[in-house]
Amino acid sequence: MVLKKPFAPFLIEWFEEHGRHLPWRVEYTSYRVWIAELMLCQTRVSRVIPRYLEWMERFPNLFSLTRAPLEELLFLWRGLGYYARPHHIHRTAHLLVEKFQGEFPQDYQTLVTLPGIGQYVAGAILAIAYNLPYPAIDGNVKRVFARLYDLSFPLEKGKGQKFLFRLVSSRLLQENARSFTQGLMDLGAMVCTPRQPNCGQCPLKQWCLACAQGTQEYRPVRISYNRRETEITMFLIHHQGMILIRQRLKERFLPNLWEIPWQESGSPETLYETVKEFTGELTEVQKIGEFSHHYCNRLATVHLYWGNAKTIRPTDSSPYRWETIAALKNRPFSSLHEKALRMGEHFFFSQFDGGNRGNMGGLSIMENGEGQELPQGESRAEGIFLHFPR
DNA sequence: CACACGTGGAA
DNA sequence: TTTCCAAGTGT
Repeated sequence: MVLKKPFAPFLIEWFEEHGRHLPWRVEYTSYRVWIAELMLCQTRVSRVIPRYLEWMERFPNLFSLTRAPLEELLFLWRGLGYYARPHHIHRTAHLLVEKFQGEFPQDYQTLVTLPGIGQYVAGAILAIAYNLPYPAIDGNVKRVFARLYDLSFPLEKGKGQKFLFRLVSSRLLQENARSFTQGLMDLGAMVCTPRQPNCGQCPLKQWCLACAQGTQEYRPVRISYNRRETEITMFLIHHQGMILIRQRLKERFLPNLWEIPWQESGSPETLYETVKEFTGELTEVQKIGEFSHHYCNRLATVHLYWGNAKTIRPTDSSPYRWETIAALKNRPFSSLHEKALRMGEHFFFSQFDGGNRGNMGGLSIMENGEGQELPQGESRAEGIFLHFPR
């Protein structure tokens, strides 16, 4: 059997010439690598880039994070999904400052004890930030190795995972783990892509068993996944330019994010039962729209209702708030709820000018709402159209 | 170990 | 349209 020379030097050379220029590759500090890796968990590079730049502007270092309230991290995280991540960042930031002299430990075992840092991120921090020879196995690395060695078993489960970890470890050099690791990722992202890999351009072609066998498209072996469908009912309850919102607890799903009242597969009536202590009778209850939203492995059909509250009750010492529509923009919502809010906002403003909000800037146009024209043929004796915040 | 956790873009 | 998925982690 012919032993091939190590491919690592060729990968590194390829990376240093063809690798992507990314914001987190400008300077390799542990802080910058850490934030990038957390943002990149299950999230595309193209989506992360602008959010990463924003983040670095607002939180340039560890100490800026520990001074900020969690809610501000959540706000910068809007729409990115997997909202446990900003929680983990916040907790880890405090742990680092309080117990680790404000710097990351440079050993794997300690790193993985920190919130949000698992096997992959720990490896990435060691390899990319500190240039130490540890494997960082993400989806790209998995795919590249599955093809290089034509691995015909799944790499997600424990056994395959362990095998892959040893395999990657055995191919690491002591030198330049940073370029080796990022080279694997860029190769996976740019050449050894999930579909139609560009093997003609691959610097590792002569090492690749799958390419030799023609099995690239079947590597790595994929695990099937199925999607459930679900119905969601949401309620936008309005009173004088304000909407009833509430903050979620620190739970598994959308922890600490704000939302409008909603529930799975309920009616507006049952939903109203849960919030009636904060609002009196509703008028003009109507369905104002429907949209679909997929999250995790679920496809949700969302039914959005609107109701005008004749009177409201205090929300003291509860997670509920009455908030002006303009001020909603300052709170962190998930995309699921942002969609509903956009639809509700559109409905609300379309009552005045057919949907063209122009440059009203929130509610300013309504300071003198009594003079507004009302749509023809509708009874608007009470409800939103005759009462506005001053 | 299996499953939950978000989202929006690509084919 | 539907399916798949993208620099995984926590429980």
